Amino acid sequence: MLRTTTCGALRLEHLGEHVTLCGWMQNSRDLGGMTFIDIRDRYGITQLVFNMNDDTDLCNAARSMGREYVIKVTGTVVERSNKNKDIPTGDIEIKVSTLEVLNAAKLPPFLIEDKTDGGDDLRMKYRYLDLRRNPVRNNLVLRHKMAQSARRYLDGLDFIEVETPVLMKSTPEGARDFVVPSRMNPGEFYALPQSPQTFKQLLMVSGFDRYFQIVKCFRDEDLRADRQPEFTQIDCEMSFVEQEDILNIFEGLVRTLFQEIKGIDLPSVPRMQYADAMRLYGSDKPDTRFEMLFVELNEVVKGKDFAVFDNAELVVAINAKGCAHYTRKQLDELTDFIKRPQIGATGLIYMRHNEDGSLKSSVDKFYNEEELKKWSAAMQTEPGDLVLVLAGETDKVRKQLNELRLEMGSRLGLRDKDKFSALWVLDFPLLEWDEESSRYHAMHHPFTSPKAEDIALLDSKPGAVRANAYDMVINGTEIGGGSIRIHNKELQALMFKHLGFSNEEAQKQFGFLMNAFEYGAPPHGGLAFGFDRLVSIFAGLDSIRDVIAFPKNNAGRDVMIESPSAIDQKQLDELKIRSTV
RNA sequence: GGUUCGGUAGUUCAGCUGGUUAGAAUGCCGCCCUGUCACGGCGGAGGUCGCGGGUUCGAGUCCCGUCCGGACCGCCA
Repeated sequence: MLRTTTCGALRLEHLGEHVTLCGWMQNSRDLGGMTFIDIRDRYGITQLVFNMNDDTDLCNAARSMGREYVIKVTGTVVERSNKNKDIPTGDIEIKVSTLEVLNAAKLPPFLIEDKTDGGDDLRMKYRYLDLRRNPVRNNLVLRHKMAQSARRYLDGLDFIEVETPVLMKSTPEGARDFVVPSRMNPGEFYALPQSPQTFKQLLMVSGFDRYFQIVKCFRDEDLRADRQPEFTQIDCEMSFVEQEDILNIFEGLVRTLFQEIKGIDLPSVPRMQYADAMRLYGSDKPDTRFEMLFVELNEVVKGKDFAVFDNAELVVAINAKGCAHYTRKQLDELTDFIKRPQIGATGLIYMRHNEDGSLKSSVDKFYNEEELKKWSAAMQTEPGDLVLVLAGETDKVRKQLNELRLEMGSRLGLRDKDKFSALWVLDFPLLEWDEESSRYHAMHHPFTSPKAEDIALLDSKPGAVRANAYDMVINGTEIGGGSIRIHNKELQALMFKHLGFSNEEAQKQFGFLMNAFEYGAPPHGGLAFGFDRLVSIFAGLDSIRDVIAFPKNNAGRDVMIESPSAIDQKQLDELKIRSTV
């Protein structure tokens, strides 16, 4: 070892010890007769002191070093005359006797400090420098601790971590696959897994009973702050269980993580039907840190000759508590917000419940005080409240009001990053109509089992069939989801039929799974957590990039290593691939 | 595929209705300074205003195109 101790370890109790430290030069303060240098490693910062009177050459050598030089120093631990209460090593310093520059460094393009001056772009290009900074490194430490805690919890419950292939088979359902050409099988391709879904079900057939894996998954879709082309799941599957068992065990996982990592005693996770989530929040991943529930007003407002409401399939509103004082300008801002093309509402109607008890709406022409009292009663307003109303097609207007509710939650400071509210959303629809291909496709995935009592509806009302599927939502982010699977060949074949697969297609794509189910498949189910999102929520961050060591940008590019990149013609030839670009 | 915001010194930004030599902070370099820790003081260097075209007597500023980055919609079982 080049060092005897780290830069974060020394305290007053080590006074007089002869130590050797290695690290990066953080900063220097040259006072003329003496020079102070802060040396940094991942464990902390220690102050070095050099004095002209003691050793002029050594002091000059120290003064000549630049930021981020990698150095090795030997010296004695001494007590500071002026202590620094802000850092753990602030009571001591090292009186240096020898100084060795292990490696000089170019001046970094941004400051390696907690509050850096670097922009996102530059920090991504020099990610290895950004990772030297405490806030970024701490995110990865947090990630490590959460992964270890999850492993301990699952291992303690007899889950077995099994690695599944990264080179697998392309399947038509779901997201676009990343594809890998096979040199040994010209014209054929592997696909990178969107999740280890089929393999974990095969492991259940194999009798593994309780499986988990912290595993990379790949989806070739457009990216967002919370979506990377490669991301990590805590992937789990269990045999001989019912939905209730899975909910309990993985609620336990999340509560254990909160307890061990953040010292937070998360209450038992409430449950909500998908249909209720849509009706009360307009979202299948409601942010339950705050109330502001939807109230449907069709009964209250229709039939008063106001065409916007009379012609609407749904009139729905939220009560923004204490916002009656909003100015015309603020209301216009909200109107502009919901009219943005991304949200697409046509207009916003409001009613103020003034402090003096009077009611004033933007549609007084159609609704007198008497009628507005009915609004007030339905919305349970109090003096000072503001009711915001949207009208339109049910699905669209719910989605729009969801955006408005979240915006109001943010404006009112109700979305505190240090507050955590988890929720199970249950009984998702089995199928979802896809306009593009004019057919139903599986909302979760094609192996999700329908609720037994709904199977009869498969032929008559496919869209109404509910699935044994569940999502866990924390603070309005979907952090995990799963289902009880189909373990019976006939039911699986029926599903494929409803998804528009011919027998041949189903056999070709999923034959391996359907065949396996003929050899004694146990009833099974599972779920997967989005690990990056979970870590980012624990870290209080909006973007998962900050909890990934080497993330990609929103065009899927790694601006540090400059990938993806063109490959040699020779490589293409070997793979029998011709580019059309 | 679409919407939107941004690109000016190493870095983070300001730069108004177009107008003389493009500023600030920080970093960097030099000198001074023996208890600093956001050290301090004095001085200095540092710019293809992303790129291309256009309008104009005149463009960092206005228009068009393009490249790069951020956020979002579509998409993401």
